[in-house]
Amino acid sequence: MAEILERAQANSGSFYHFFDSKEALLLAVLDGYLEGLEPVIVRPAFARRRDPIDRVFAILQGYRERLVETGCRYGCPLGRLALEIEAENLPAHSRIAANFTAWIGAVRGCLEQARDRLPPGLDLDALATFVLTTMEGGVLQSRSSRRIEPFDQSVAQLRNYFACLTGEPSRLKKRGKRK
Amino acid sequence: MAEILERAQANSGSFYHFFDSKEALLLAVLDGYLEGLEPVIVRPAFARRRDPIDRVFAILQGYRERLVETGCRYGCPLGRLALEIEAENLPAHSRIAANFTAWIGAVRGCLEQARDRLPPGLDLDALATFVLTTMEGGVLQSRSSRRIEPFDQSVAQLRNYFACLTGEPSRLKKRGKRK
DNA sequence: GTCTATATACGGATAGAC
DNA sequence: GTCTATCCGTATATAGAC
Repeated sequence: MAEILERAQANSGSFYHFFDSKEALLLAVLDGYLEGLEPVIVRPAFARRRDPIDRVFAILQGYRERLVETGCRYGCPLGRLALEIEAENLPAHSRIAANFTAWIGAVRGCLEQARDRLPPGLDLDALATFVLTTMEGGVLQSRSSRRIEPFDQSVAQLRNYFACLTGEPSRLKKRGKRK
Repeated sequence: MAEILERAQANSGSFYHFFDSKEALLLAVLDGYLEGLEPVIVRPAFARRRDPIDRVFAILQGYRERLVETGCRYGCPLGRLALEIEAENLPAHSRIAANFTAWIGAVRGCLEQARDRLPPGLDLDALATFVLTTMEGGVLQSRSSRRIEPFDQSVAQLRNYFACLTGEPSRLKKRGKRK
């Protein structure tokens, strides 16, 4: 709170004119993240690549850049809150879950576009969820070790999985070369 | 702190006889987790399965049980701390990273035993890291949504990846059937 | 709508007797 | 080693003038 008021150059009296409580601000922030998903996360990534599977990895690349820019101090705010907020706080958790659902939905859209290159029975929801899992788990590990390797290794394995699924000649080298 | 003192039936004076600060306790706890890794996480899982790859998934199964037991309120304490503790707290983060390294080492040991079933050039460290990524990312999502599905879907995709790697007939059904 | 001032409570930590 | 008592800073929130 102190930092927010400082950055806003406002006093606590002003803050409580607009928000009922600190809790209420948190919920508003979580709603804001949902609005920001498309313009901040998805659109810039999609602008870089046209191929739907490449777009999935372009989203992950965005998080990689956040890690690199911050010397691996970055932690996805939604991931942080998912683990930090007490489990009993349902309003917050349901908004976090809504953000994840939307994120997964964007990835799932890509996978549907690439459906003909993927095995017919594959569960696209599960695969899209797995992409988010890879991002969150990779960021978490890179943050704790201050090294980009855990994130890169995780994404490389996911990439290799996609290669297996699409029947590409999979890249099984010790160090997967960048395209 | 209040909860710790309450549970220990001790007073703050007693606490500060044994620990210099709340910080010092955190570091001791993180060292304790490292000691607990083998007896609490690894050994029970290995006792269930003999096949090295099955053992990897038995470890993940252990986390699944924690989720189910708590109605998906569980959050891996190390994962929570990795994202919650300020990045500047290096003593804490280096201990968290040490825990992750040891966890990955246990999985890596299994992968080495299964080396002949895996593609020759495969980076076993990267794959072991990816297993941890899957666990952490899956737990994180299941906690936020209070549903086991994100965890199960992630593990199912990882299982499918292993099937691809070992050349098993991969299970690409919408709902991967339980063994 | 924003300001100053302040209530209230809690957190981490300490003092010193026993 | 443990107890009671307490300090001190900070955090969230409120009151009421302007």
